[in-house]
Amino acid sequence: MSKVNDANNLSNLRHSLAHLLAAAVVDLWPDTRRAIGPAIDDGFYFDFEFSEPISEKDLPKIEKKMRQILPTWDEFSRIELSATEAKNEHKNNPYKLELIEQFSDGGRKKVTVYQSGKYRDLCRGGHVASAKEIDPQSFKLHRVAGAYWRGSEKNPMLTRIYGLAFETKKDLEDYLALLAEAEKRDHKKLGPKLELFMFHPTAPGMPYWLPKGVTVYNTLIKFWREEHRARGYQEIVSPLLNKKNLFVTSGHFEHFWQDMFTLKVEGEEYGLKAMNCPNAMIVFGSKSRSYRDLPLRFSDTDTLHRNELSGTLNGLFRVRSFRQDDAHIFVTEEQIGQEYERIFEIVDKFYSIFGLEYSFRLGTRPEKFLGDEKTWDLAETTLQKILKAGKHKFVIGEKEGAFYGPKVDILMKDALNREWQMGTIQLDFQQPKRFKLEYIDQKGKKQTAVVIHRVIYGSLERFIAILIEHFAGALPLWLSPVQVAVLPISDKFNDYAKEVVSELRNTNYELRIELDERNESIGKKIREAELQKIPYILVVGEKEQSSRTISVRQHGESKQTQLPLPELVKELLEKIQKKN
RNA sequence: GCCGACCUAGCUCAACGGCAGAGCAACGGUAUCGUAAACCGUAGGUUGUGGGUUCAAGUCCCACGGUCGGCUCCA
Repeated sequence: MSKVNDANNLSNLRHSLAHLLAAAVVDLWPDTRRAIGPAIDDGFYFDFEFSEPISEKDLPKIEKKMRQILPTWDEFSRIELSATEAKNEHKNNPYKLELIEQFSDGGRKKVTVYQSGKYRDLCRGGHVASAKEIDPQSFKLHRVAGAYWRGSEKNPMLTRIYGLAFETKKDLEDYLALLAEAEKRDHKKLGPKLELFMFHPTAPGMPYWLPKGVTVYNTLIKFWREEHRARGYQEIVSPLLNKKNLFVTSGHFEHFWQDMFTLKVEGEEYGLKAMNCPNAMIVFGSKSRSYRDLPLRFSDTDTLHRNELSGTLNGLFRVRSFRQDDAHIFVTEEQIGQEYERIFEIVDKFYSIFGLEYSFRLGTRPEKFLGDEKTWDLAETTLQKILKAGKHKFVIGEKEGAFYGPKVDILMKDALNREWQMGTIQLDFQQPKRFKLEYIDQKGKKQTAVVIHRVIYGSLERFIAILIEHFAGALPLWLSPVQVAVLPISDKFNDYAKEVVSELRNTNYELRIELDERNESIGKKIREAELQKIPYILVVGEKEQSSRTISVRQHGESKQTQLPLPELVKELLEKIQKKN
């Protein structure tokens, strides 16, 4: 059987279970209104409007009812109804009425309902041939959540019940084990444990970076600076507070002001920096620019604050204060394609170093946008052409563009397989017009510049979160906050250990070393160094002191090798150089 | 913000509505040790905050805060 069919089978199974869930819910709470219930990645869900609130405590009861109903079901029979007949069946259900109206094309076409046992529901199909195929132990209800009808916050919030479902009981158990495993990689747990960062209730969503975390943070920025300086980027630093009128000019006032931290000083309204672009525009416009200056690449990593809704905060994935590895590139229209290629090359370099998997998404014109549709269409086709010419695979994210222009997003997955937007490369014809950003062309005429907004990491915060989960906290040597731990076997060898440390420091390279001089057993020191995920553990005692060597143990390996210090130093420096 | 869950010592967790406890970490001491936890002792708490019910609240109820899983939004 082909993979596609397997996937369809699983999806049919999940969709069938969604019907079963609805049947159980209606049986237990007859006046519940049903909305929709599709199959998803790891199971299914169904949205309901309950007359009384339910909670996760009710799930076992519903699950039990599902298992009671299941044996009474066999095939899912398809029945065609006219729109009027279907509407009659769902008189008191505004959600179904809306769907019938839509599916019947305003009453012109018939709709289908599917019946299994005593339960029937409006549905376009996609079920198992017989409910007898369903293993009653292969599914599990696991969560209750609110979800807006048709995904719009203007609509009422329904109650969504999520279920996990697989072909067999074993597949379900394996998946649950996978979730438990993912929990161990969770950066929200590992970060504070490894003393990288922490949060405090006085600053929700705003991380405190601890010394070790700052090392990782700065190492990433250092690498970023080197790579960008070499490619002609020039770094700027700009104010964190600007008067409201800056954001009125940029268009952010209209689209973003309610998400910004704002304050009033001497009767004047200020906004705390939530994005870098307006100030980059100001710097570009601060003197007259020639076509010879383009592409002009300004980079910056100033701290940004966004007053995100409390319910959206999520560890380092979604924070209220963060830094982007930002740059604004001012180009002529002809230079757009070439500059995008240069950016894709950077993306490739950065992401391949970490061995991270990513995908591209082209975000098109959103509902709220600046400028005219013609310019937007031009920008969107330009991006499509560039992506296709560079043979970059991408999906289209309808209406996912920035309000000032379409964008190419880099997406990555966390330990729980949730997708996050990381880097983004945005094409902007609007802000240059609003800021009147011009350059003088070959003929001495004024032309409006085009701006490319781009980040590679995305935000340092989110990127570090992904790294922690990707490496389960054991960061590659070049990024590790502590690269080498030196552990004397007893305090008789502290002096030799200090000698080793000072020789390592003498390598003319900034090795990050920790000496553990505590009066603890060597077993305990090793255990703690392993838990801190330090890549290199050096043990020194009688043997090493007399032979002027060290014993090396690498993180996660119990194997040890005894060798002279210079050999180790060579290995370390090579690895760091290669960013292994 | 909305729906749901959770919050006990620095960490991981216990405690039927009836005297707030253990292990690890910290601190003091003993042991000077060979690759993932030596031993003995000391200290550590307004049970997230504020109300309420009760003879009695960590436990029940309400509000607020924070966190997590979703929805919407977003780097």
